Amino acid sequence: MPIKLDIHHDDLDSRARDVLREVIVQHVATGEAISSRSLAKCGHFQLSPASLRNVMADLEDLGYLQHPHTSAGRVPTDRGYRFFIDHLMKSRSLSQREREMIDGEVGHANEIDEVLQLASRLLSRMSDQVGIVFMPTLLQFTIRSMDFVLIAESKIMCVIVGTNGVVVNKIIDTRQPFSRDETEKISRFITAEFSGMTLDGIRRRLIRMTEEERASHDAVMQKTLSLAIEAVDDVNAVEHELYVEGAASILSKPEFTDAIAFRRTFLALQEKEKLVEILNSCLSEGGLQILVGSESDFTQVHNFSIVAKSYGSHSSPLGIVGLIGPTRMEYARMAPLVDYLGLALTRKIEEEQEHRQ
Amino acid sequence: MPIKLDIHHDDLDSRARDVLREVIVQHVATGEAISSRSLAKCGHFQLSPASLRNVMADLEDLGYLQHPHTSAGRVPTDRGYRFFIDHLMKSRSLSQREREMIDGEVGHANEIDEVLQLASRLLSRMSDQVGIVFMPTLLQFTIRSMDFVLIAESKIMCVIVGTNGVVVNKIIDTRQPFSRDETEKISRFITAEFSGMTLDGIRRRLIRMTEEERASHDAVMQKTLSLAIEAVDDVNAVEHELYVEGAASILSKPEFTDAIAFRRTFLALQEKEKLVEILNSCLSEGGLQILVGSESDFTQVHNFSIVAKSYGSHSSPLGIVGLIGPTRMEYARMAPLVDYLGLALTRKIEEEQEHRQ
DNA sequence: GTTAGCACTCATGGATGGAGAGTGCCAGTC
DNA sequence: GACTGGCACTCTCCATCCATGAGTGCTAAC
Repeated sequence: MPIKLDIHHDDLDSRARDVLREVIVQHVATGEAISSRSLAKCGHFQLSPASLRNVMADLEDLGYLQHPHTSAGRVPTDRGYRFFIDHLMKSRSLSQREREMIDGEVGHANEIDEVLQLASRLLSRMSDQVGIVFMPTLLQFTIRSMDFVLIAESKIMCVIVGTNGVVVNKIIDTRQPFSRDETEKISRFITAEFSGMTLDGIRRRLIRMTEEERASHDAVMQKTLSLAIEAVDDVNAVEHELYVEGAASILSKPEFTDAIAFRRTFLALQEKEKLVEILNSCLSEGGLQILVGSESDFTQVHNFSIVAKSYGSHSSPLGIVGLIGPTRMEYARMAPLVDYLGLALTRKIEEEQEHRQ
Repeated sequence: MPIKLDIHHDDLDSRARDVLREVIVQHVATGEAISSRSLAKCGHFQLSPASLRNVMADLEDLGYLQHPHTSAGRVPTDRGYRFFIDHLMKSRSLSQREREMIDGEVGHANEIDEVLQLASRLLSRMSDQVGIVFMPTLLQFTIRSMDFVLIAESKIMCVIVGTNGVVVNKIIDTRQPFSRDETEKISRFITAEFSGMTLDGIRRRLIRMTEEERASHDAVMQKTLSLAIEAVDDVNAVEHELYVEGAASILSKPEFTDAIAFRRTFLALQEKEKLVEILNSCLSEGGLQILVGSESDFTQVHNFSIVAKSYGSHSSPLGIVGLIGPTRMEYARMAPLVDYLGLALTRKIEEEQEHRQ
């Protein structure tokens, strides 16, 4: 086993790297196992199939390639992909058109939910994979205003605007009647009193105030406080927003034409908890991340990869945008795509923030 | 061919009807083609397989049954199902538990979107088919209030409450700045001026008023009117709400384990326009409707049925609730399920209406 | 270090044939 | 005349077999 030591990374000399790269590129393009012959034919190597077989055998020993069966070519392992992504991949930057497409779509929407939904659809369309956009609970965000709109005598919509531009609304079933005058006064009072605080902080302060008021018999104040508490709790009850778009796209991938494989992955996509868990862990990492195959356990069968990037301010990201597709995907194209979309979302949110000064 | 004439319906004597019913029941239960032997074995008939074969041959001549190939049993045709639904089916009424489940779930939600989404999910879960809930454009509904909430200096959320309890909201990008005082005044003015009218009527009147105001230079009024027009237009731009839930459930139906059949139906479900078209035509019919196979053209391959019912007031229904599944479904169970859910939704909406008096 | 050659393995796809299910029809029975 | 047993016929399904071809691993020679 003729292995040269390489200065930069573990145990692959430059020829082995070239072979690994070519195997992955070809396999991603065709979906087939790659034979020594088809490598020889590609022209990048001045070697006979027999020599390439030796190199491939070494790569297999090192765990970068594998053999479906004796008379088949080689296929990259997760480890092979990992090495490719870390050391061999040349990201293909986005075309002007693709950039404009993203900027246009993201700039277009108004409400944050709408932006996120559009983003996930766009991502799915542009990548032909499953697009996901995730935004966890709002607990940590500071608010700018909190308004109450009378829907019916004892039904009120609460509209909360975050300093980051997020707008959420929730309808509350108050058991006591309110008038329009009251809701207007409450809106002004609450907004004046609590803007700039986090929902969590507001909640704590509201509870303290309620206790203090208990002695006094200011009915209006008690009504106000209980309404506000209910609103904050209701909003917090929404743990996260999760948009998963383009599940149908995995139908066209040859690895999932088999009905049961397809069924399994489809159900995994419905199983949001697992997804949320994975995305949450991505969130704490930050930056662009690629999880290959078994590195995430999205399904029992580890033939999926996730490309994800956080958006929102770098120090405290707002959420995650990313895509899920078969391990055999074009990472060199997917990575910049997800990266740019993350940036676009971040920019959009910063703009919103400025708008509200 | 011994066919007795029957007083009630076309050309089926009571024995032929019994056979047709039993074929459908067995076929729905098993998914297999039904042989004369398995009919004889079921015990409802005091006949030999040979005699049943004669009856089945007659039913085939009349187009109620068909033969996949010579040595297979018989399978109902769309026409067979149609006859079954119209004349032979004994609807199995819902259990107490099922009713409570529906009432509980529907009663639980607050906002109309939430109710509709919950309903479609529930329907999908209870039927193990694809649940759909559809609500067309709001143009024709009368409104009760219209409020404007300041989101940012030049961003306003408009909250419209219909007399039927529907609440919609939309964020508007006004190009001019507004203050909180202004939005409160505008809310009061618009609500006072327009409550009880349809969105369509409001729009017309707003335009008339704008023209009248053009001469005068009442800047406040002009601002108010242009904001209101924008709001109405934005809300109307949303043509309909459509909830399709449980697409994965068709995965478990044996007729769609085949990957391409599945792919086709899945894409058809994504193709919302066709669905909207079908549902809109259901809406104009009203009441409980069952479309068998080729009676709707949901996919090119006509092996789907739709069970649908309108909800909302009988004279002017609000939308459609229904399910889509393989033609081979338990109509006797699906029909009452959809029917009851339609009633529950109607009741829910009427309650809301009363609430707002 | 490289390569040609060769034996070996294994998946794939078409052909074959038997088993089983079900029908259609005929002739016989009540 | 309605019903039924019997039988020939058809067609699917499944397992088996075999030829084919792709690709490898190894060895020996360059």
